[in-house]
Amino acid sequence: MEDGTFESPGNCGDTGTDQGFDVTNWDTRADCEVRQILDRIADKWSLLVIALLDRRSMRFTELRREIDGISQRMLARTLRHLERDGLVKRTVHPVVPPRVDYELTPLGADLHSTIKALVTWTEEHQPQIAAARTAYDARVSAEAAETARPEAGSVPVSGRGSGSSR
Amino acid sequence: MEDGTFESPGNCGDTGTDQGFDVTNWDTRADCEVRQILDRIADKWSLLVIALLDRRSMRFTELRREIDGISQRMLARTLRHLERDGLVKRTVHPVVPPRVDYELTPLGADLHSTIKALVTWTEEHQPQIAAARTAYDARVSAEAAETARPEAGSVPVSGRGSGSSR
DNA sequence: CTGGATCCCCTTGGATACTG
DNA sequence: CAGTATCCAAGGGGATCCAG
Repeated sequence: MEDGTFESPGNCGDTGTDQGFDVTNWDTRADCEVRQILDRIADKWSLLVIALLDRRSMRFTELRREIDGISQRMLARTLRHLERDGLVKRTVHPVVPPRVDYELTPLGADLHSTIKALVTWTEEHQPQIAAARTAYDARVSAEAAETARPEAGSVPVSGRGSGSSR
Repeated sequence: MEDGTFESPGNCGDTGTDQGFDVTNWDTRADCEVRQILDRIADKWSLLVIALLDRRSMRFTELRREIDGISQRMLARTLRHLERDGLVKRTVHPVVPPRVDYELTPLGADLHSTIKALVTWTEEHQPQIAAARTAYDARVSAEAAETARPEAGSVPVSGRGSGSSR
């Protein structure tokens, strides 16, 4: 078995001085719990599966065809994980050709709606992020060029980008 | 170079039949964009860094001490990624002992607030998820036991374990 | 049809050592 | 102090074969 029970080492109980902060709360203590869900929704396929199942109940092969690119191994794993977390419900029909239906549980649907807020945010701000990346890459290139040519005593203030440049 | 430019292979342009659906929209087409941010906020440390920087501007070592468990390599990588995405702002002070301050950009703060909704959801529903996991594990154990002992022809209707067991 | 088991590659991420 | 570069272990994830 590759997964099974998983451990969450690190900062789970090392809150140290536990204040009543809001951020301090979930960035250290609750992180171990948040991490589970976060890792799940962020893994390569869970999101897709949840999104598809939110539309309608689907069978294994149906999901496999729809997603196109997922291996049956990962689909099975993903579905089992989601099932274990109570996000999807698995129904087996004892017929001659095995038929298994997967559907989102209320919990799963609820999570999906929550996630959509994040997705929406991402879509709305994606241009800004893309722009930031381009700008960053440009700064890095400029810095590299400047490093390569030690002449022209330009103000060596900064690292990746001169603070005055923006 | 381990990172640098990253590729996003797979379902990015294979929308195939692009309907005007809501879900279909972000589960296939926009996924490639969402994936970037999702992978970023879901990676092991970005969330922690964002949360800490949302409280106040911090220095490298300060973050290193605060997070406790992160390697300087990952902290540097995480910060550079966040900087590249325009989520954090890096300020270098050209003083004798090098001093670098990191702070959240408005974009980063905005993302943080969006993420907190998801975190809140997780915290609120964590008990349900934990319960679902326990129930799942119990079902699997029961199934394993039943497989080992082929007697008692219980109705194999649904789920991984006999549906009548609960 | 629905997966589990196996092999294998590649990425993520930790530990360590070395610059500026 | 603030990183970068290198080495290396663990896990994610694809391909394939096989079983129920």
